[in-house]
Amino acid sequence: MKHTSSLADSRLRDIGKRVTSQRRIVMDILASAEGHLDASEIYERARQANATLSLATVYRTLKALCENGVVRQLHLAGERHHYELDREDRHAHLVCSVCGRIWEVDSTSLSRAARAAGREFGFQVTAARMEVVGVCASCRNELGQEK
Amino acid sequence: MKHTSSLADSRLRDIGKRVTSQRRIVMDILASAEGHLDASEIYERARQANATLSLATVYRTLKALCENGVVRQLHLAGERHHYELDREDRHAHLVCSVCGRIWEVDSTSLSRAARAAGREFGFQVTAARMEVVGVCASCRNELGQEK
DNA sequence: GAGTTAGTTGCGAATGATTCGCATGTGCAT
DNA sequence: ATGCACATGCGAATCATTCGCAACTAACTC
Repeated sequence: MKHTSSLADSRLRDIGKRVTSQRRIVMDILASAEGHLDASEIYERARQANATLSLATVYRTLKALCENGVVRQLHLAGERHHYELDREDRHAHLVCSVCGRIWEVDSTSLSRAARAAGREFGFQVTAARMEVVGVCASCRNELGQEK
Repeated sequence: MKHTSSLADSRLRDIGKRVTSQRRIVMDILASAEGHLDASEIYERARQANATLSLATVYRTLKALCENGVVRQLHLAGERHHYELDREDRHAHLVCSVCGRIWEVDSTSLSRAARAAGREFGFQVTAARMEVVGVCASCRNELGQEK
């Protein structure tokens, strides 16, 4: 069971971290997830690859990756943080306040707005996130039927 | 020391909540703060008006106000939630990743982007927030001097 | 390839924000 | 004025996240 470890390995070396199986596992999980995951989701998946990997290691790995810009920590609605690989594309999150599902949206207008807002305030923008909360189409249908 | 309680009172009655001095205090604090506050900031200010008001009451009040759309809970960077009166204007937050200060920015483009993104996904948008992270002008100056 | 060592891990305990349980207190409808 | 459902205060409980420390191991040196 070989990993796509060359990617993870070089990223780790780039940021001056040792390559460990635990870190590879966490990075592979983030790389193969389409969206963002929270720490316990990452932990559960990681346990499938290594039954003794600890939650603390998940947190420590995420922290190290965040500090080095490899991973981004998201502050969406809810109690827990979410994490995603920093793919350098700026996108927005659409959060349905009924079912809680989250969509990712590429947003060129977000990027533009971010830069404009930053310039106006003498801000050197390094990241931008937009969270749009509302009711998704399917929930609106269900709500409509109830009435 | 009269409060501007008529506003708070009617808001509370509107959402079917009893008017208590504790709730008035919390709402007045939110109304007079220009930006957003976290729970402990609200708690500290509230204690100045009522020394026995409890932190649990602050949280319960904020929760009730959030559930009724009077207050908005923000998920900015950092561990704690922030709260602000829902003034129905859509604005963005500029977060300096060096000093941690936060600015609010009126953003008509944000509003436009949110609506557009929502429409594209059949989303009925109820709230939009944008968080722009970067380095503020004064921190950039200081960093520049160090080099 | 074995030795050394600083960086990592696992575990459980600690922390910090937020919530809950319950006995007591108090708006407000009657 | 009276009753009772809703609110509050307090401390205990919960949940995510972090820390302390002893055991482990990646990676540098010979």
